[in-house]
Amino acid sequence: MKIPPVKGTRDFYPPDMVRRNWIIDGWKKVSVRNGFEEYDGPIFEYLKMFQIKSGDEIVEQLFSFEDRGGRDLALRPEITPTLARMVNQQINSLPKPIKWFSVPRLFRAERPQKGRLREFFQWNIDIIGADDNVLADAEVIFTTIDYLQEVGLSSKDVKVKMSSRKLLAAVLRNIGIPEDKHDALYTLLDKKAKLPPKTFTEMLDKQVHDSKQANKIKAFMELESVPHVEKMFSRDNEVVMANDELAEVRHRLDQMGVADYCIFDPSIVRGLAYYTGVVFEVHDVVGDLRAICGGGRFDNLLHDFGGPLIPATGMGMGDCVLQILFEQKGLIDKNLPEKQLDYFVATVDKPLNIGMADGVVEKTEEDIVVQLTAKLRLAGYFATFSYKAGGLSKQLKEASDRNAGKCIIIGEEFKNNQLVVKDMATGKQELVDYDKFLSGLKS
RNA sequence: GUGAAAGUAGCUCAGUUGGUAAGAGCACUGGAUUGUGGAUCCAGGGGUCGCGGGUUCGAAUCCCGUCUUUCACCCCA
Repeated sequence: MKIPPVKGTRDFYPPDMVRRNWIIDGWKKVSVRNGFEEYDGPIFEYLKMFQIKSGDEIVEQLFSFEDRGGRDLALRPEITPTLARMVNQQINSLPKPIKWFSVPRLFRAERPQKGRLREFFQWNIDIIGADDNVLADAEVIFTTIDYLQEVGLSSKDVKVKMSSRKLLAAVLRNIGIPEDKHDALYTLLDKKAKLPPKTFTEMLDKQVHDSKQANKIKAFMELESVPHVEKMFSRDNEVVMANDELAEVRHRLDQMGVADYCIFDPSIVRGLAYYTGVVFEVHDVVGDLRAICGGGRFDNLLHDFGGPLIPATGMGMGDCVLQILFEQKGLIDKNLPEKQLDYFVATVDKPLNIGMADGVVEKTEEDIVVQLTAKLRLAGYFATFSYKAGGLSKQLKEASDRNAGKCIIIGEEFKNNQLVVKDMATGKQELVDYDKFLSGLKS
């Protein structure tokens, strides 16, 4: 019986694995050089844990099961709750700020579509308990950009679109929208970029009946820079303060030299209610893909998980959309590390009797090949030989296919204790004394 | 959960109105080449045409169901 792979999962054959590792290694390298330490948690947790942050409707979107002791468990759809739990458990002994990163394998029981699968990897970086919120937000965004730059995505390819939940809330309050309508509005405003302008206007009018108010919201959503906000709402202290904060983050990013990646975009809202300050997403400039990553400030998170009120900010980037973008830009194959075989040990495949004249010791060429390959490996080289029966011609072809640097040929010369060492790039070959070759390996 | 399109070899695909159409290229294996690689030529293996049912003398082809994939919606942590 043939069993197909499960919907929304991926098989990683060796070439796919090379790509996956390239992405993940890049995430890790950039995290470390930006001062983040790696952590991880279990791949399943209590179902309850995922409901705290995201509510009951989330249960439908995740893989859950009951263990034999009747516990309701779920495969993790995100790692932030685990982070909150782990940090809360040791909150008093951890030096602040806590700068941690992780590359968890996550699971969501959604219907797969472009850039969304049921199993994927997501890079997470978080800064918890920093005294300077503005600097922490800037550092999270900088680290994100550092990675994008590292893999060859310039500010012409991708943009970090930033806004602020605090600012948006203050603006809505200033316009006179009652607090209980904010969450529903966030959901709509978050969709602005996706909807045709006419549809957006219609939907906005449905939620905000006063056309003056609706027009003000629309005017705010159209603003292209932070100074414009100040002009429009200069008398509202809350708006001004939230706006200043966003401007300070921009100023820091400017100092860090990555301002050309960043633009103010009031239509960046983020779906969930738990963001409390700066929010951002990275989008490709062409704009036909969903967000490459999303992040922002969530100062209530640890408190919601039974810990103290302590500021936090972070970012999550999945591997699915990223990989599509890399393919569009042709970035992966260009950057993959070349697989390099140091030595391929070949034989002429003739029986070769070596040893004392009286024939007490007898070795075949194959014995020499296996012994020499093992010696090379023990000395730290990437060495191999052929399993196939075939002439030298076949073996050289195999060495060439495997991108070998050098090929060692065991043949008649071995009777004089000599190897043929062939440089595969130049095609030149030389006779080398076996013992000298071996002693040369150790230096 | 809703809607649309698609499924033929490991991959990309062709297959005429339903009538010897089970096919090509790439990949893989072997040979030309018994001591010299990337090329070329030749040959070979590999498919219940996603699966099940129906219509028909006859189905890869038409109908129904189902599974899977892709895309969009819902949602997006």
